[in-house]
Amino acid sequence: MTDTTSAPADASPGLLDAYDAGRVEAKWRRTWEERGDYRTNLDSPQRPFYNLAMFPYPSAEGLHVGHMLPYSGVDIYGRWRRLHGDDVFEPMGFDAFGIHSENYALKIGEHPAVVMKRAVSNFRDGQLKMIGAMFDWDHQVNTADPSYYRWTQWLFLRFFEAGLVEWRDGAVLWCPSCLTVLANEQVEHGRCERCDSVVETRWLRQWWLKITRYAQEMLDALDTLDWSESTKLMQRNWIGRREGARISFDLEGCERPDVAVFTTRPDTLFGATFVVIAADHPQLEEFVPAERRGELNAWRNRLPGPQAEPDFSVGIDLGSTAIHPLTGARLPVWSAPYVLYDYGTGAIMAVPGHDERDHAFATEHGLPIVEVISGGDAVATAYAGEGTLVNSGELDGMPSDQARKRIVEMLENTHRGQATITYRLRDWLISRQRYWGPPIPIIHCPTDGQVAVPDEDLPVLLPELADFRPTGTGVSPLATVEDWVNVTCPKCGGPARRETDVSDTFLDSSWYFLRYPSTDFDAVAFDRERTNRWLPVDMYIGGNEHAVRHLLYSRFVMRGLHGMGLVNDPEPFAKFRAHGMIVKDGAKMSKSRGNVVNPDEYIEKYGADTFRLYLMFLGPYTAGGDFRDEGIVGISRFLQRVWRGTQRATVADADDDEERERRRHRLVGGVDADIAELHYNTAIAQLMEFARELDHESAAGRGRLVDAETLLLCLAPFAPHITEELWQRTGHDGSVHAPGGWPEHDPDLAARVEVEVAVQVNGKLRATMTVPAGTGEDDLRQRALELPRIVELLGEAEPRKVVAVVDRIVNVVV
RNA sequence: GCGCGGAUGGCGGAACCGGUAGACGCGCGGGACUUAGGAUCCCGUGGGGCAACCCAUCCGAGUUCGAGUCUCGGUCCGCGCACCA
Repeated sequence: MTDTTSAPADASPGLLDAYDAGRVEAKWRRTWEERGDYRTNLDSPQRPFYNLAMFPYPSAEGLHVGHMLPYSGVDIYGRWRRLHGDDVFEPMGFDAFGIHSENYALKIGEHPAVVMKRAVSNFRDGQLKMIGAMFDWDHQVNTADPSYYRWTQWLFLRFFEAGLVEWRDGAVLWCPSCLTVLANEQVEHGRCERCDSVVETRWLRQWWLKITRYAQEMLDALDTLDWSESTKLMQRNWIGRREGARISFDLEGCERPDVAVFTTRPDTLFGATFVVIAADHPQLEEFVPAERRGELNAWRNRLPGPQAEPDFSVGIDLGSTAIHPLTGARLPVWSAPYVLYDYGTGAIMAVPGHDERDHAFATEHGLPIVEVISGGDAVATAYAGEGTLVNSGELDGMPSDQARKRIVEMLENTHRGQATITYRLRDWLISRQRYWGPPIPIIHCPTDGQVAVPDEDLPVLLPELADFRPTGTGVSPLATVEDWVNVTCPKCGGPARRETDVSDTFLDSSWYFLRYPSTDFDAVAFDRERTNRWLPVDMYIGGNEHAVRHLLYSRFVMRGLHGMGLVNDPEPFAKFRAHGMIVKDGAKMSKSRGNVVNPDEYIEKYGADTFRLYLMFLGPYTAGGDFRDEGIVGISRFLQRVWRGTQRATVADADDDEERERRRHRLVGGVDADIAELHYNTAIAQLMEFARELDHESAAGRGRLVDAETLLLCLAPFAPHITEELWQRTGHDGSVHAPGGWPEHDPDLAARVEVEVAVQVNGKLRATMTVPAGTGEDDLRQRALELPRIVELLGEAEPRKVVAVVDRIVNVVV
């Protein structure tokens, strides 16, 4: 610390040197690295504990304090587990492939490989190593390194072989600015989540991973996971299981004989007044009379892309007729973009009386609106609630929830429909028409179709390309590299062409936790024994912005591998907690907003320990908060107290007294419980109280050595350097971070002997009294009523009731 | 619109199962040491009142001996989803 050269006013003359964070921290970081303290024995751990932080994607902007909060919190948890005797594996790596990295490279006009190399070394050596985390750098990964993406490609091929990959045409979401297709998860309100451009629809043949196959399994397994409830809820909503019915309508006047619709409200079937087919339905032509196909296609070609706000004025009467399965009524068949092709069956029965969208559409186009559930004004506004059936023939008067089942039965008996389940989740589109990613390892052969690149030919190296700009034509810039594209088919040896798309960045990060323990294996993606020993991850901490993408994709990949028998566990992360986000002036930190706070200057000025503690003390770890540095001096004072208090403690352990012992056990138990729940802010508050008392006692020559030792051990996860230095200075040989060193604590010994009990009269606090802990209710009542203050207040009045709660309160009611 | 959270001193935040609201820290006030200090240390600090006491956890009801905590109804803020039938 550069600005605290003067000794404390009450220091024993000339004994203590000032706390110099810079010197202490550099010394211990060097020592730990030289000794290899944090290299994990991956092959023969007694109690393996995989402690994982979401890895960053390197950028030239460097890490800001918004990154340091999660990493500090992860490291505290890991160091705490280590002190409890676990063999903690805490790796770190870099998500260096992807559009974000490529876009930045484009912006500054350098090749992404060059930019990333520089950014990674700055992240790692300039920043991550400075915070004193116990990252095991022997096992780092970099998703853009051939030694990593070779296995990303290998993984793709395993899914390909297992039938979990499809190459198919589809209406895809296209970003006109990023010039690539996007996954469903990357589009928000019809806009690209990265650049905010309005997304367009394109028809392209693309690679999809069949994540929907696991929708139900992933939904069910959520109950077995120890994850933040908010995260689980988001996944549940994203998977979006809906129970309903599939109902078949016969068609007249077109090639197609019938159409199936999906509805969650079969009870409203009698209110269906028309049928709507999705405008992007690939076989839409089959729903119109043959002579109207030209008209239909002309209409379809004029349709806009997906809209943020649905436009119910857009729609076309197809001219064919649907027959109501129960009433035989003849309903018009329409097509409109407000009906989605890739949800349900791509067609709906429109019930304008009980669905707002159908109501809006019916109103726009003058279609009939019928009320079939009483309870609201169906004709005027659409009533979506429950009620009693009306205008529903024999079912009139039946409650809607019963009718739901009854109508499905009726349909099942006549084979016109059945109960069914639909999910909101879509398959994962992984093709990207960009440069900076792993080439999809497929060869297109005119005779053999889509052929996997043989494993022994992996990696399919990303060719070095001077002009890597996206083309916007629906193909990747890789297509221009003729001598790379043209190959011979591995099956027939004839001429063939490579797939030129690269895969989505989220595929890179969907399995990186599998690679960390096995980075020293060149011949396999992940060693079986290592994997089964270390997976699933014991504690995973990251941002909730990845709740439905990274976390869902990773679960899918793991489940796929599990299905192939390649891993033992179907889930990647046994425990997940979302950390809070640090904002600045109410907004997320970003260079464009100009509100980025660089941690480097704080680390340089105050030291990493102070900075870590300060971030953790700002507020609850899982809540985050607004970054202001006004309070950092409080942490600085706290560490100086620790510096003095522990070094001046001289009283031997043999002279320990019972009250101090109780205080110590309370500290250990309290900090232990707080860290377990990630309540770092309150753990630090307890440490501050303890340090202040020790400092005072030490200044008076009564500081206990055992107190100093306990304080250092409990503080060690938070402030690894200063505690290590003080551990040595207070006469210890090994490291304060040695596995299993956490002080034992006995809840009985932590219990208070005397407690202060509040005495209320009619619920108002009027006095307190100190009594032995555990004093019984009757005893409490008697003591309270004898208190002079209470006697005075009661006067002549006779208490109607006296409530007593042991160790807490007495309430006298008059 | 639907679904989740949240609202506590000047500020960040504590408060286990309903039991002394405001731990810890910042800031502020006073003092000590100082040539000086924005360094460090000590004491005080929700508001009002001389005091007894009164008022205080977004607002309004309710349950209870007792409510920041539970119930109902609002207001505001944040997050997720939003044509998903």
